[in-house]
Amino acid sequence: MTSFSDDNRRAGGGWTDDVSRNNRPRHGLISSSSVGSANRGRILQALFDLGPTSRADLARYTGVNRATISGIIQPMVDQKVLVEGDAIPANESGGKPARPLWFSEDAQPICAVLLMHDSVRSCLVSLNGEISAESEAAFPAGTSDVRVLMDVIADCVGKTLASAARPAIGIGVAAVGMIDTDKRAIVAVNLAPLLDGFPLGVELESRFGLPTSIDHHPRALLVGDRWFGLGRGRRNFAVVYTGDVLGGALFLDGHLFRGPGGAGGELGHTFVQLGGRRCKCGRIGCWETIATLGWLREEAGNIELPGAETMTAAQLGALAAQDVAAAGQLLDRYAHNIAVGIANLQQTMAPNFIILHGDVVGGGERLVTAIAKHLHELVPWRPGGEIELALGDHEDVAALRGAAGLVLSDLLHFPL
Amino acid sequence: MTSFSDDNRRAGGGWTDDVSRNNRPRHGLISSSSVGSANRGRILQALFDLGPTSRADLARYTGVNRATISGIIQPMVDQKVLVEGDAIPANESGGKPARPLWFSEDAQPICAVLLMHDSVRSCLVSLNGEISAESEAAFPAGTSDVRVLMDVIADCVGKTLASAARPAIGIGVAAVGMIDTDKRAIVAVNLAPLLDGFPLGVELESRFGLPTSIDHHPRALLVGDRWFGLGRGRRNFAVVYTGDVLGGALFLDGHLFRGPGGAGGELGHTFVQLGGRRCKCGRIGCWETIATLGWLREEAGNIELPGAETMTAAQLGALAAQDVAAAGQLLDRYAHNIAVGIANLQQTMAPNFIILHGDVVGGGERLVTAIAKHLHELVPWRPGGEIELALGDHEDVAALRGAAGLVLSDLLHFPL
DNA sequence: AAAGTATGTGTGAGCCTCATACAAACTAAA
DNA sequence: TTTAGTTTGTATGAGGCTCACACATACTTT
Repeated sequence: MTSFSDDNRRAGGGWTDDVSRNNRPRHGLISSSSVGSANRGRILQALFDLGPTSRADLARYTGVNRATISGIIQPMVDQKVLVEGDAIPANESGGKPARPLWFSEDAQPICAVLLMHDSVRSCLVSLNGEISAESEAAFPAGTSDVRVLMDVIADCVGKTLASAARPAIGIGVAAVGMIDTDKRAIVAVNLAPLLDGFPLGVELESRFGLPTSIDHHPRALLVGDRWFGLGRGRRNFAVVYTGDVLGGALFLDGHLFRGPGGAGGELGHTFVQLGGRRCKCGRIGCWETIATLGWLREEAGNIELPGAETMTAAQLGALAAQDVAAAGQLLDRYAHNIAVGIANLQQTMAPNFIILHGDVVGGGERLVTAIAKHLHELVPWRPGGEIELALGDHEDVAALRGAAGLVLSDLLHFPL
Repeated sequence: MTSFSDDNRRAGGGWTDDVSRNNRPRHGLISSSSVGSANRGRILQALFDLGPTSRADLARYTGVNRATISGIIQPMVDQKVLVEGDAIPANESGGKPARPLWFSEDAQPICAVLLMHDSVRSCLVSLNGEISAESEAAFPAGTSDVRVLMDVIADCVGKTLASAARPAIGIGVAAVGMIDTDKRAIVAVNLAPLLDGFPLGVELESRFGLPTSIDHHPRALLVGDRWFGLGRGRRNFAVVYTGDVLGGALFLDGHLFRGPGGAGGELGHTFVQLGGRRCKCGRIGCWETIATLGWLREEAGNIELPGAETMTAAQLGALAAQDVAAAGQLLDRYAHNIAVGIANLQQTMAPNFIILHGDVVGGGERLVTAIAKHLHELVPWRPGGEIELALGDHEDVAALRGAAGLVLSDLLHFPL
């Protein structure tokens, strides 16, 4: 029943496979010394969530003594990671003005990498979420050697890193396909089988000597939204990505949910329509069959809309805005199909806040409103269970910030 | 964006509504003093998960120094919470024999309460999961005063507590309906609207002077399985309860998942069949419409099975065992319908291990096997993603142990 | 009988947070 | 202008916890 088996020790040892990436056993206790780094991480996360904040406010927010905050913050100020901003005058009740703390302009940036099946992009992301030193490269066609691809990636990353004024904190990779976050390897990429099983994270780490984090695209989007976007400061929310495929990720009770083997959040292949269409995965009635571009284009063709075979939510929205009745109806059906899966997600996990990414973003407020309307009809009301929808950032920015967020999460996410 | 609003403090204070039940702010840091009680809790949970275990093994399992374990354990032995068992002789490699630790027979029991819409049951649960001092009472019909019901409940609990050799650690309540675990109140009970909004937890706590925990039935089942049943020691699993209604609960990454407002795990009303049957909740195609006794009995009637209107999985299984072909087919369809929802759950959260409770248990191994077969067809294969199904304990035992588990969870579940 | 191995218990060091006191900076009222 | 009140941020000693190390104990093997 327990997850370890006998070895040379007496009553069952061999917990070696039961440790997380930081080489400490799960079930581990809290060591006095680890309290320090954990609290450092928590304070930095609080600061991130709140924006520029004084020591006193941080102390209140985190529920600790002001002196403790000072003790933790001061070394970071000395190391020029944080800087004190201009004093904020006291309000009418008087008192010494507060000095807000924020990340220094000179703080080290993060190197973000977006790995697609046929190309790679990289850039620097500042702790304010600003993007610079972008670089991009396409994979050569017809290669049969992974090392060629790896060289292309390393070249791209190298260019970006060379532009950094200060050495980067680490490298974060958002990748298409299936990712093993623990081994930091690619499990499988449908359109680029050459990369299957390639330990990209380890490879980058050894080439550049920087801590490297890697996760798949939807989860990176979520992490980006948590650190730099609309999910900032939240304890629960979800990300849904639609496009050619449908993916999702979950932030639950203040933690990124990965699930065993990183299998959590595979929303595209949940059933919503037994006896429905056949999915690319071979099964029938997956959500992905009714809420992705494939469905939209097929339906647009059926009603003979112009440009059906390259239809997007943006174009459909434009047609609908021109009072093409059929377009408006299709947009509403698309919205309904998307809402169905979100409703299931809400019933299961109650994230209460869902950030939409991908094609949907092109549909703008009209599409979101339509989805929200259907969603409110589909989800039974619960006390305190108001549901909000929002649109994410522009696609590439979100993904790159997400890759950067992976580094922050690994760095600060309480090593308990 | 952040969850607190301005008050008299300077840059936004008012985190008072943003604290969990133990009156510490979320986002809180770890205080040196809380490390002690947190580690105490973790060690006890490890001991629970492992069964009788020596100090040295606990030290290895939790990854800390043996001296630390001794320091934590010794006071508990002195207080007679734990006892040393007989020495386990060393194996061939020699060494001093280990003295396994376990909870003392004299350790305080937990008072478990199962609240149904028309009656209440209570009992004592030992730390070994043994049940004793059972008591039961029905609510009088036609009452319009909640206090009458409360008196019946208090009477029942009082009888159980009076039979305890040592004072109970606390009271755990598993209740039907919707529960607010933070306020420890009943939100709504369909069949007993008199109880709506009643702060049962607070009331019991003040009447008996014991810490009281309360949660709804499926989550209690899960907690019971985590402490005393098949979920023991696991970091991820789910519970699915089927009967007249369909409910579920989730244990994710080592934590019970409640979701905002306790709304997580409402699996019965996820959509699996757009355009399907109308559900009691008013919507169409809920999982509950095809995987509960209502569906089973209707279908059994359609094919004119004997005893259709009171059909259960147990009876259907018996008929199928007698080679009634139609019964075997219906059983398989029932299994398929149950598997569909589990497949969605697996896709979303990847618990990888699902414990079935309720009517399904009566269907025995044949039904589980059928469900498992469909499940493996419905869930795409993933590396390391083997899925297991299991049957829970007999219904009442599971619920009462679950109620007891709630107390343990609240007591030991790291106050971080 | 000696060497090897494993368990469990002292002891001092190191780290961390906490309570308390205090200086600094500002408001508001006398 | 003076005085009291309020808030920020720092210094200091106390207390709690884990850790590494040493040591006594108990058992196996050679």
